[in-house]
Amino acid sequence: MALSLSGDDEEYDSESEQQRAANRPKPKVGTSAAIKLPSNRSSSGARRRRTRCRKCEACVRTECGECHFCKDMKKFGGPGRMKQSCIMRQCIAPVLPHTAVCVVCKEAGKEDTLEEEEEKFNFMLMECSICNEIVHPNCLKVNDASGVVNDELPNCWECPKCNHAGKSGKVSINMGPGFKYASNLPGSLLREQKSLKEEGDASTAVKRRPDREETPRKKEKSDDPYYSKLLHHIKTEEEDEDPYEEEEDEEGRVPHFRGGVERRGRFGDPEDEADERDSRSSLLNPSVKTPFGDSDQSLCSSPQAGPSSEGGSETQEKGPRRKARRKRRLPNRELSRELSKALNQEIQKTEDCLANENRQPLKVEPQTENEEPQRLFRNELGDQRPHLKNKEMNGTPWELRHFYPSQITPLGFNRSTPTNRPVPPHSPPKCVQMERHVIRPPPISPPPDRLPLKDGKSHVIQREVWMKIFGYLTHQELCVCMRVCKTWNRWCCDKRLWTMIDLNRCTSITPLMLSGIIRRQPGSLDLSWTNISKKQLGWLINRLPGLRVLKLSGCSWAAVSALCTSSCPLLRTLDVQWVEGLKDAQMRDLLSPPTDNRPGQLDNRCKLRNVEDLRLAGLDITDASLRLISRQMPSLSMLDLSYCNHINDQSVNLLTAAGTTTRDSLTDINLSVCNRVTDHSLNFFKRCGSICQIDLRFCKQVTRTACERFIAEMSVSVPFRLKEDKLLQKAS
DNA sequence: AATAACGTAAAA
DNA sequence: TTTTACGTTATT
Repeated sequence: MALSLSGDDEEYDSESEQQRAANRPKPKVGTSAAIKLPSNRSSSGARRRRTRCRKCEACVRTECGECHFCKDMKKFGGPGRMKQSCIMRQCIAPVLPHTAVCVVCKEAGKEDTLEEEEEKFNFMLMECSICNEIVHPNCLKVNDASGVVNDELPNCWECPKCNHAGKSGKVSINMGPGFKYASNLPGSLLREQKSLKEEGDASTAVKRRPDREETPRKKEKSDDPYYSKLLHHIKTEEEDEDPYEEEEDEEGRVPHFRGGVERRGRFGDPEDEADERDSRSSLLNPSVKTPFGDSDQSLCSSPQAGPSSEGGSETQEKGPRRKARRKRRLPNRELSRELSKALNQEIQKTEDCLANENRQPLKVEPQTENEEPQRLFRNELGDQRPHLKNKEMNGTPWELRHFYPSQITPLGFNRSTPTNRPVPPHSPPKCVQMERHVIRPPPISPPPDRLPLKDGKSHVIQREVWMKIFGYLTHQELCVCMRVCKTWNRWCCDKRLWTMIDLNRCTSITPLMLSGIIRRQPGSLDLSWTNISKKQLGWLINRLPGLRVLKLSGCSWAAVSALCTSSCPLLRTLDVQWVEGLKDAQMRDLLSPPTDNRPGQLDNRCKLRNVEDLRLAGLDITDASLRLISRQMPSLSMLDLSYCNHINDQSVNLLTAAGTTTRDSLTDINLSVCNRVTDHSLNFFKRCGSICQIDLRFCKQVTRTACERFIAEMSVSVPFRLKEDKLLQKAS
């Protein structure tokens, strides 16, 4: 009775597999794993498997049904052999299981029983990323509990023992706690990382020597004596208000956010521009923002959810860790820093180059001696002159070279525990190794409520008050603030401050920028006229579940096609004007439902079905696309077809035909410079129930007389006026 | 090196 | 108990 008849086996479609499942005398080499001690773990216990937090944006998402792992699942018609979670649902902050207990007292986490934030830390379970022991810090009886808390993973630290012993996380190069071995991911990312390895090595190696002279102090820091001095410094001075804190690095390097084109108003009152109304509405009305019921999350500063509060897993609540010295001691920091520095120098060059062209560079003083000056922030408003496109400034596809360096993957640091502290300047492989495993966006624990001061007290002003102040700053200024101290760094990353990120015309989208974007979780993202690659875009979209506005004008179809495979159901505004190579066939790919839906797949609808504002200016699309649009986008309200030379009266007819949803949903249509559109189109618009604006400016075949006639005829029911020549607007 | 498969921990 | 999916090992 047999094992072989067990329900599971019938699912295996190949006989040989059934066979093996039945007899299972084990394949060959040592078998599975989790419970077993890997042979290389000499001194420590088995690591506790982590489990999803159930709260983060990823956890609350539903399976996409489209990814590699979903397709494997039985529920989606697959064989179920891979047993991996949906790519869209990779937990951001995996927690210790409920059953985890303190190795000393054998009890679970007890932080819930405490009021005092400071005390909570001592009673929560902490897992050491080196020895894997799980303890209550309070049970350690070590006076100077100098564990090093890892902010990026709940309940994770380097315990005082390991920390003091100076242990390097050598056992866990591949296995930081809670991190899934991403090697199961089908390829692309890993492949990019490979190129990073190759190219990155070269570039860092090349750059390093000059750097040594230019920034000797920085170099020092990677040497052991300095490092331990720094460590000591941090430990004795309490807390993290050290501008030198390594955490800042990442942000010091994300000045590319042009951000402040406009000055933003304070919270809840952003003076956004008209086309940013989506971000505004989501800010004002967070409950609308996502279908996940995450209103508190969207208000919460951290882009990702905090850790679970269930069981012993509560960690990152309200910075109770002040007592425990915290400092990220992350492996390969120096390396990453080097890499990123090299990277940024390249970028700098590129941008300086461009600066001479048409923009005013705004240099910002370096905040620390090891930082290069911040790069320019560009303040020009985004016009859309294609000639500014500068896709390959230095002839190198950055996105391929550096797709995934360490900075983009802070989790990578955790995934592999801190390794040999003084990283030899010429051993980047470890860095690369780590990166292989990173697949999640960086989790950000809730930031402290007040600014800790050196005397151990807190600044009187609460975070929320600071936030109001930050609300008046431009993105550029925020980037500067982020370099002040760790706490400000956190605060300034609050997604309320970054509802709209504008990288329009940024010539090179670097991994650092991607990482910065993810951390800020913008509702609106402008990547127009950038050289973003398909993989970058896909990666980004998958990690921006709350994205409502996406601007990709002037990008290549190669990049934009990432939208075909990524699902962004919340997207309200899509701008793909002037996208090279975007024609009817591509439009079809963009709008059609996922091609290989399995039986049982629920979502058969258009991936962009919720788009309300679609900008297609300058595309060579014809009626075929419009037919699709009128069928697939029931909420379409604003449609920009300006400069579309193939659009004609028949196209308008299609959009406004009986039975289409666009007929009633359209409020605003732009047909300016569509030379095939004639007076006749105006008749079609009469049947649109909600139409408020029709832009026919510069349409050679549209006459003013016809516009006036339209107004006269409509005046019976809806008063219209001519705002400009051939620009019809509903008189309100 | 990349990907598939697997055993079984953890949760439901 | 069943389901999910982590973290490893096996295979390509």
